[in-house]
Amino acid sequence: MPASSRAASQVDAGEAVAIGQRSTRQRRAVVSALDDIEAFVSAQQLHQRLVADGTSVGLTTVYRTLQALADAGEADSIVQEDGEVLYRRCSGDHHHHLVCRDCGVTIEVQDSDLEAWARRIARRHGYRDVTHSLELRGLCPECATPSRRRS
Amino acid sequence: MPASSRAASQVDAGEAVAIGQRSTRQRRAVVSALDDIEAFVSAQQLHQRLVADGTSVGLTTVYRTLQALADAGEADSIVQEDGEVLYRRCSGDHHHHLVCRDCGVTIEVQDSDLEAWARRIARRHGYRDVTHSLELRGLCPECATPSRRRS
DNA sequence: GTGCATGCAAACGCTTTGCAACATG
DNA sequence: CATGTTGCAAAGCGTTTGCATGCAC
Repeated sequence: MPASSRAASQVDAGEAVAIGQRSTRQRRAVVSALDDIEAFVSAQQLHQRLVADGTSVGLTTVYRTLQALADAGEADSIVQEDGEVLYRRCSGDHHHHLVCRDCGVTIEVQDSDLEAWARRIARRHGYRDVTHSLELRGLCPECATPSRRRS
Repeated sequence: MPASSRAASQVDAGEAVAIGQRSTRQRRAVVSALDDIEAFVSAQQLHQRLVADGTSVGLTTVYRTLQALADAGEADSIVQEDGEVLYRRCSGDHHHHLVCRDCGVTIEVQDSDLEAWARRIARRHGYRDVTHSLELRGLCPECATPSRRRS
C-alpha cells in the first residue's frame, strides 16, 4: 500500500510517555491512541488504527512501545485463547477486568473480598506466594440490550 | 535420562478414549500419558515424553488428540503468558486451578462463594451471561519447603 | 472395503530480533 | 554529537492444515 505522506495527526499527548524513555513522535502517538480506546486492543489493531489515522509508525515500534508500557505498569495486558496479547491503559493498582465479549469494553474491578478469598484458598492448601489472575467475560448493558440486537 | 520409574509403555486401555472417536494406539497412548501426569503439560512436552518412552507418535496427533480431549471436556486447557497451551486431565465440573509455579502440580478448586461473587460483580455492572476464568499461582508445600526439596 | 486417523512438511499468525539509518537530548 | 529509537526484513515459536498413506471397524 502507498503509505506515502506523513499527514501526521496532531498528536497532543497530554502527558508524556512517562516511562523513562525518549519522547518520540511514534511513542506519543501509540500512547495517545491507547488512551483513546476504552477496550483491549492488540498491537496489530492499534497499528492499523494509527496508520489509518495517518500516523506513520512501524508495527515493530508499536509492539515495543506496548511492551514497555506493560512492563512499566502503565498498561494492562491479557493473553487470549489464541495467544494474541491485548493491551489497555489502566491504573497501576491490582485489579481485574470485566470485559464485554462483544465490543471489548472493559470495567476494572477491585474487590478485597476476592483478594481475601484467594489468600484463604492458598493457605488452605499450604501454597505460598500466591498470585491470582481473574477475568470476567460477558455482555455489557449495551450489547445485551434486546432492542439493539438481531430479532 | 531414562526417568522411567513406572515406564508404562503398556498402555492399559482401561477406559477407552471416551470421545466418540476411533480408538487407536496413538490416542490411547496420549490419554494414558496425560493421566499419569498430575501437572499441566504442553503438547510438545507430552510428545517428547511419549517419544522418550518409546511410543511412536506424531506431534500433530498429540496436538489433535489434546484438542479433542479439551473440546470434549475431558481435559482442561490453559494458555500461559507466551501463548503456549497447557493441558491436564480433570473432572468435567466447573472449577479453577491452584498451580505451583515451580513444579506445576495442580489442585482443583471449587468454591460457590467465588461463583456468587462473580455473579454479584457482573450484575452490579449490568453485564449478562458472564463467565469467568481464574488461576492461582504459587509455591506448593513441597517446593516452598527448603528441607524437603524435590526436583 | 470404507472412512476416519496419522504424520510429514509446509503454511500460519503473532511476536521478536538483527542491523543500518535516523532523530532526540 | 552520542545514544537511544526506528523499521524493514527475516527469523522464531507454538500451532494448524494439506494430502497421501495406513489402520480401525
